Amino acid sequence: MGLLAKAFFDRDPAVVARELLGATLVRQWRERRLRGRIVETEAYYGTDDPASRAFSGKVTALNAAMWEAPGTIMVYMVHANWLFNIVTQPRGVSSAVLIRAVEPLDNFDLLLTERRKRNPAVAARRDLCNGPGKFTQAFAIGRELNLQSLSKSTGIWVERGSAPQDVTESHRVGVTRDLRRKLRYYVSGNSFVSKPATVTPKGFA
DNA sequence: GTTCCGATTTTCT
DNA sequence: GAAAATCGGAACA
Repeated sequence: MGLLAKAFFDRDPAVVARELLGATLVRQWRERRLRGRIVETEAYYGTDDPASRAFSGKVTALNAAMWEAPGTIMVYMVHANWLFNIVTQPRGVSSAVLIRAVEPLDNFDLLLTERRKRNPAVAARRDLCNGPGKFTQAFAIGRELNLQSLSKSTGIWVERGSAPQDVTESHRVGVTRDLRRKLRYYVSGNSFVSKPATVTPKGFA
């Protein structure tokens, strides 16, 4: 119920990123159903966005998903971490939304177990999914989901949730060259966000 | 083959 | 806060 359909993602990535806040990400995995409230996202455009994997305009095995149909999953590795993105806009247009953090809603024991495979020191609930790589660890998301689409059959999808009271915009985190426009969105005051403070970019395009 | 890099995480001071 | 650790893919030779 309340499953976000293809049409939801067939829009500008900034709009999708903003409206994804408060939605519930659901992962069906080994007889368990993991849920997280999306609290932090970033929008990425295509060839005109220097922070985008599609910036070169060249299609490679790594970025091909970005031109796929809206609702397609794009997973790729940065600094030894898998990052989870949802493709936006029509097929043929490259853009996507990165899920940067979710607030765990249940199955905390399982999320903790998955996180501890990489970092045995993790203990606090707020450290389970407060970063794009931490979230994929906890939710057992890997490359096998790349080029799949959001749906119950692939074991990962998004359901409508409760819209946040207030949203903060900031520059995207960690990118070498950002756009002037602020394309990171997070739920104001939420303690499961990766970096509550405003982050200044290394450089502008 | 080798080198270099990054939309990060972790650990150390 | 700063620095090290991490690894798959691209680019070069």
